[in-house]
Amino acid sequence: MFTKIDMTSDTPIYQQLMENIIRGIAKQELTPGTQLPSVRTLADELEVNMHTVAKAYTLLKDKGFLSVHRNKGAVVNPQSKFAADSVYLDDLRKQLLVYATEAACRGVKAGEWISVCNDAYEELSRSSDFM
Amino acid sequence: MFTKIDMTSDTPIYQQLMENIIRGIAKQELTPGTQLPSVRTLADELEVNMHTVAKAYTLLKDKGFLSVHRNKGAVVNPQSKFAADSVYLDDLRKQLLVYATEAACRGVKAGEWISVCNDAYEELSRSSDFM
DNA sequence: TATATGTTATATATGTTATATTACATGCCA
DNA sequence: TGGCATGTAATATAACATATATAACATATA
Repeated sequence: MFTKIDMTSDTPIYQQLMENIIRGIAKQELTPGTQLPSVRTLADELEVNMHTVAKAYTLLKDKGFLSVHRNKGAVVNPQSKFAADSVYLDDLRKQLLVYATEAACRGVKAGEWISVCNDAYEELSRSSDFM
Repeated sequence: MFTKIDMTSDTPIYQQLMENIIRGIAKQELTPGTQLPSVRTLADELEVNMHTVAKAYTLLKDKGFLSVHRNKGAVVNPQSKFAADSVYLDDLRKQLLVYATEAACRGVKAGEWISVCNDAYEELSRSSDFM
């Protein structure tokens, strides 16, 4: 169900897991109402600790992507729960500024920057039915 | 000379320092040949440890931004030393994909994504003589 | 030679990440 | 009701990252 975890990566396991689930939602492989495996089940499947999965679920709940219920597990929220707002967009812009700065510093002009950003966005839809 | 370090930030000091120096180069406040303060001097100025500054300098050296000489300190490289290559651009696109995925997931359409990316790039030039 | 510099090494402290184990609270269902 | 699966919480341990402190070493330059 989920892409594998790269145990050799610098990126923490719980973050990789978050990214995988967000990608699943973006690709509409995980639709609102979809029930995710329990923390114990997914932990067994991925061969990681229960708390590592629980941490990812909790953070995704805080971000609005999931609702977590005792005895029912984690469920994907309707998009209205995590639709982009101005706070998110401001934060996103601030993150991107760090990358834009280094890119400009390395001689990447505005057009090429936009081209790379465009490629990144379009890479989502490749090999999936998203959008 | 350098913007202050936010000691309460989640971002490690050495990373903030790297971002500050890269921003300085991007804004052409730090031009090729510019000599940076010695690790001990800058550490005193910022009230951080010598090794924290040394780590930032070493990583910036590895990225091609600085040359570090015994007895002469750190010097800003000519842009040819850190001009964007395909390896860098591939890595950048991979990083941006993570942000693009979450944005799309939150309902940000291609046009709005590009708009935010554009804003981030343009924010560089504001309040500076860059470009 | 004396000095300033980057570099290396060691030790300590704190926070993060991850695992392991145990226990508790809750809702479901046979 | 009683059992079960679930999320949650607490504690302990280990490894690693971050940051500081101190000291010593190597080297280029005045």
